[in-house]
Amino acid sequence: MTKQSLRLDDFLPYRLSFTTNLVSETVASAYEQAFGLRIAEWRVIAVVAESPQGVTQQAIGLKTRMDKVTVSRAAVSLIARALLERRPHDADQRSHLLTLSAEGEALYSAIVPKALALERQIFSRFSAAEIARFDAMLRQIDAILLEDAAQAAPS
Amino acid sequence: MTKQSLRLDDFLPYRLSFTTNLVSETVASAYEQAFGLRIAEWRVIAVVAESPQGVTQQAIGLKTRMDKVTVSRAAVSLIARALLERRPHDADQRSHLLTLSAEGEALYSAIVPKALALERQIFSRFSAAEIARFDAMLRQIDAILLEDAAQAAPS
DNA sequence: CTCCTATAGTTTCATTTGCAACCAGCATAG
DNA sequence: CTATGCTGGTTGCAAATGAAACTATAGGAG
Repeated sequence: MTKQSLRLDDFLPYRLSFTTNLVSETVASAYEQAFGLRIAEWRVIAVVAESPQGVTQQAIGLKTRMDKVTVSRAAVSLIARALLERRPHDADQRSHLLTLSAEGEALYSAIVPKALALERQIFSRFSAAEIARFDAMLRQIDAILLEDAAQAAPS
Repeated sequence: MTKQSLRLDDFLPYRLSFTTNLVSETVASAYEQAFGLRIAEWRVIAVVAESPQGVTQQAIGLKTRMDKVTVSRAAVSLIARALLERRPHDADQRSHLLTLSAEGEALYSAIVPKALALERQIFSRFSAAEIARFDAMLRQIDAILLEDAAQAAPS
């Protein structure tokens, strides 16, 4: 049997993690500096902004795969800063619907162009087609892993 | 001015982070279960394995961008498990050279095929060419971000 | 030599994270 | 209606993380 070799550098899960850490550091520090937001907070804002009629925390957690504790804490902090509002959820008193306040909307509008600019900068060397291909691969990897997980725990 | 929109789902830094988390969870739990290793420990082993003549912790940190505290703790734990050995570094008494012990080598040989199998599984749907392209893009992103960082702090 | 500054690695401590227990409110079975 | 188990969200706690202080050695400059 031939000795198998593995350069950490060429090991894709490592490469992925390495690059993502770099990207995340960049993005996190940009949001932090410019808007005083952590990544989790920014994500909550983004998801809420996409659902003007309101979302529950549970839905946010499901969509982003963030821990419900993380979502809860982000929500608390955003509500304290009056960026987010909680409306009662008629159908279920345990839960609330989160919506952006006027300030929240304003902040969101201010972030979006910066976020898009940052994205463009990071991916500046690639064509739209390359980016689309990259994105598609990420989604397929998700699909593979989520399928496997579903099979592993067939509920 | 047209209202800019941003679906979190289509925001690449988010996609990247999402997928990487999924991959990292999978990989981390595989290593943990099969070998009782954390990611940082596995990385240290992998880097040391690539340098049979020994590496310093500093070099490991530089290469993997792991915090020196993380590297230190991983090293301590691996030495305690007799997977790693420290040899004096003749040129510099502050520092040591880390090498794999016989057990460390054995463990490494056991991990490599599993790691490669896991990698193949995660990327099963892609051709070699697609994977190469993906890897190349990750490296280019690194290059962009590391250049920017270097410019920002021209030391 | 003897300072002085810089670096390798460890330790300390404060912060962040996430699991698990918990506290409602819901929903179904009897 | 009421017992029983389930789910949304919060709280408590224990583990992981990383910045900053610290220790020991290096490597000049005078």
